[in-house]
Amino acid sequence: MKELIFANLAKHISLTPEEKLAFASALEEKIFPRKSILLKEGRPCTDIYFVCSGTVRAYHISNDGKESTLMFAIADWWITDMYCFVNSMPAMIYIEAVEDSVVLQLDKKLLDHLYKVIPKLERFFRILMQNAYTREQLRMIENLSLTAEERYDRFLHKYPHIAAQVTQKQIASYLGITAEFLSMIRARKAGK
Amino acid sequence: MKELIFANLAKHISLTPEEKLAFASALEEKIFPRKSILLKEGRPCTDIYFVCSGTVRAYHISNDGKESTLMFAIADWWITDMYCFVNSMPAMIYIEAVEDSVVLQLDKKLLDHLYKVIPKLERFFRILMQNAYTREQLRMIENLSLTAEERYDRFLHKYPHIAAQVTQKQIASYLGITAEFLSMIRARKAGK
DNA sequence: CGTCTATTTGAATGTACTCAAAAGCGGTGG
DNA sequence: CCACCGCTTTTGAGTACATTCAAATAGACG
Repeated sequence: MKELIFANLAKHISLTPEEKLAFASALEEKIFPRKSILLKEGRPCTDIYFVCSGTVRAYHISNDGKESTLMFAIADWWITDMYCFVNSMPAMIYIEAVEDSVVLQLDKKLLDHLYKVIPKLERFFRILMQNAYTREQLRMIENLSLTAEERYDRFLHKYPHIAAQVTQKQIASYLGITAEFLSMIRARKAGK
Repeated sequence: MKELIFANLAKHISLTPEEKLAFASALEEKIFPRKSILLKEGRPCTDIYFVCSGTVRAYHISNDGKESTLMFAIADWWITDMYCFVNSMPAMIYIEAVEDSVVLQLDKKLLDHLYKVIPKLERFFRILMQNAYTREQLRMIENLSLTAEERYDRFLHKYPHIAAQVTQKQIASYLGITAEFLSMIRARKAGK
């Protein structure tokens, strides 16, 4: 089950067998059934999650009850409430399993320790954060400059495997529109 | 002039005098007068910029000519087209000086070399990327869940020094609204 | 002083939302 | 296996938020 995460690490750094052992010992494997909650708003955000299988969704609920999906994660993706994780704060968002999912959970204190014993991990997470940042930046450009329909098209094109696993309502909340409006967009496209 | 950047580095790592020397030798100080361009769309994005003084703005121009401001940077901030910088690609965005600005420019090849001779820099940029990522994530939540007026209020509250230096048109393009609509929001608020 | 751009104002328009109701779909228990 | 329940998706009417276009005013710069 841990081959996937080592392959993920190997994309940017190479670890010795001892380092792999040290890293693996910090991981906790967990199974989350469909619709179960990995992280609840208000709870301490102590862990970062690596998805081995399944689909996971991070979302925020605003004062007026509106859901906004921040990201989806499928196999080989990392996910957490990064802001609250790095600042050891209570979570501002929810993370839920969209379908039955297996994740490897890594505690912040253990990670901070791992940074010391395996300095190469700084490089790994530097690149991981870099990618996360640039992904968000591209998404921001799209949100600022494209219409809802164009954003939907790009989402389908960029994340076909995610689109296949999540509901339209969840896609709508990722795009920043209502489920009703997404439905209208789809009807319009189908008519063409 | 380089005290500011060393103070910036010192927020997360401590460098020996030799390391400081090595780092400093990779920096190139440049003065950009108001309205001059640091980086042009289509040009290779070879450098990351640390702002010593002044105000700098990164923006994207979409197919239909609409400007979207991605970020502002004032003294003590880092800025570049991160996606194109890390992938050594032609820039997708423009970076311009909003007012006369002094920056320290750091070339990607030199930075990649510095990572090798000063591994601590991995940690520094890991934290820098982490902060950039979480900032974008918070902005995304706000863009998805708040009205234009609420976003404007938060912008003024969060970045008063930036708001004082840039035009309303530029703020509008950061918020994802037109200058006309921002003007209307301001008129409405003034009336209260 | 004149020019250029930013800002304001207003009217008409469009994009996306709200509310409501019906239809579809999946899961669960009898 | 079927019937029911709850949630998602669709559809439509009315509405609100934000844009476009145009024109007037105000500011900034050379």
